[in-house]
Amino acid sequence: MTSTEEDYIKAIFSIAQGTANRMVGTNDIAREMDTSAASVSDMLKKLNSKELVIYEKYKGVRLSPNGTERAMFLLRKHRLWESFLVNKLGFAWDEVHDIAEQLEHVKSNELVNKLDAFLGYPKFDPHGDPIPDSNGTITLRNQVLLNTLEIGDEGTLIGVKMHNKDFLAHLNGLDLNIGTSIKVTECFPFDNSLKIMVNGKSEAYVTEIISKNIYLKKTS
Amino acid sequence: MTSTEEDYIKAIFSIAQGTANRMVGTNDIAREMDTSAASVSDMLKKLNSKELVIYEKYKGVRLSPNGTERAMFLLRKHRLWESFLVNKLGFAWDEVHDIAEQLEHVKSNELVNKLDAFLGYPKFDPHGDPIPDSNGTITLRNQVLLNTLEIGDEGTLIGVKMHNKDFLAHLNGLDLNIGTSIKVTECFPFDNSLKIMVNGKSEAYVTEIISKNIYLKKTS
DNA sequence: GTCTATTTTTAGACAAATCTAAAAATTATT
DNA sequence: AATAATTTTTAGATTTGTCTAAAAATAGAC
Ligand SMILES: [Mn+2]
Ligand SMILES: [Mn+2]
Ligand SMILES: [Mn+2]
Ligand SMILES: [Mn+2]
Repeated sequence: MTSTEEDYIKAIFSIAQGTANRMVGTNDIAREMDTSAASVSDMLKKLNSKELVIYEKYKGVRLSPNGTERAMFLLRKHRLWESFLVNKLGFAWDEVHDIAEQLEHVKSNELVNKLDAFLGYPKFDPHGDPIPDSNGTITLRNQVLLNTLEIGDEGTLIGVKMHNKDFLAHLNGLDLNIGTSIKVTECFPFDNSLKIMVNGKSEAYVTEIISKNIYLKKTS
Repeated sequence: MTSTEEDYIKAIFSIAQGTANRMVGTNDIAREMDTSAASVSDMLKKLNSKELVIYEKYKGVRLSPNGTERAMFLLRKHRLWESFLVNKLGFAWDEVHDIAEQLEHVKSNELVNKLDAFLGYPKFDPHGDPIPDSNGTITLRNQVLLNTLEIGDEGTLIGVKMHNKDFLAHLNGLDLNIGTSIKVTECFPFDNSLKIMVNGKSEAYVTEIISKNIYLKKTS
């Protein structure tokens, strides 16, 4: 598999996560990969012939078992590298995605497993996403979105749903990071914004777009 | 610069090291890169137009100042990654070249500098090759090839000239590694082989091809 | 110096990934 | 059901790096 094919497989997997039947459309992939629908059509034909996807013209595409396995392995690599960049090299969580996007394509199973061991077999990456182990299995957690909490509810920030740089940098500014404790102190139904207590110390206001993209582990 | 262009620049730099006027021939590059002379000709035209090399048809090619700078930066990245693989992940020195060959192409200056800091700003890689610092300057050492020593001379192994996997693995088998102390106890002029004392403990015989590719720092 | 051998370049083709523009199929609207 | 809007595919080019085969230039032998 080329790097490009790998990125397509990842995109299909990622988009499929949000659908019922795992079926993905050409335009969705084009949008996600920032390329033309024509290029996607070409690639889908190729991935189909390699049996990495099940693809029928005009109907849509989904990953084959083989393709899914590859996707999990790529997520494993991507997330292990992100963990390395943050935990060992001192990058911030909003700086690592593009670099991991390159590192994930380095070919060496030995490298992945040694990196995993070096990091102490982490189960979650710096954004709270689960890291598949060497068998491709992932650990699930009970997590709820911040916008589903009610006044008085408390929790610990354990992940984010949106991964874009601006969002993550904005959370930095609000002192909202993995491990931060959050208590909802007020709800404003008008615009669905919240007032929260951060780490029991400072107050902050978060808009709906924010609260819809923060995962918490409820503590009360 | 694409990864391919980068590898050409590295190859030209590497071959030029062994020449008087830094001038490199098309066939030498083709051999080093395991590709055809025709492909090399094409690429030289391209690198010339980008002013990374000075190239005259039929005459040969050499790196421009700009190209040399790029080559040093690539060596820096390659050698830092090799150091990481050996010192942090526990790879053996004969296992890291192909992986570093991929890692060196990851684009991020911040990554290189953070990796450098994480490793403690090493001056030499696992094969004893100097690592250019962030300014591109390298540390030189007094080193001599093992085959230039005479009976009774002693030294510490600080590097290798040949980098191929089989050679390095062979040295592993002889217990010859970076830091190993070596004393020449006998010379056989017939085939220029040597008998040596390794770490003051065990004896070993090394052929000329070996002794011509081991760098020592003389201790007496 | 001429002839030969070697090196190097060009010519022409190919595979991978991309693009734009146009055609075809599907879906939505009336 | 016919028409309009959207999605998706094809057609045809382009870029990058590669190849083989043939031509041109250089270097070596006599
Ligand atoms: Mn990627
Ligand atoms: Mn992540
Ligand atoms: Mn390389
Ligand atoms: Mn090295």
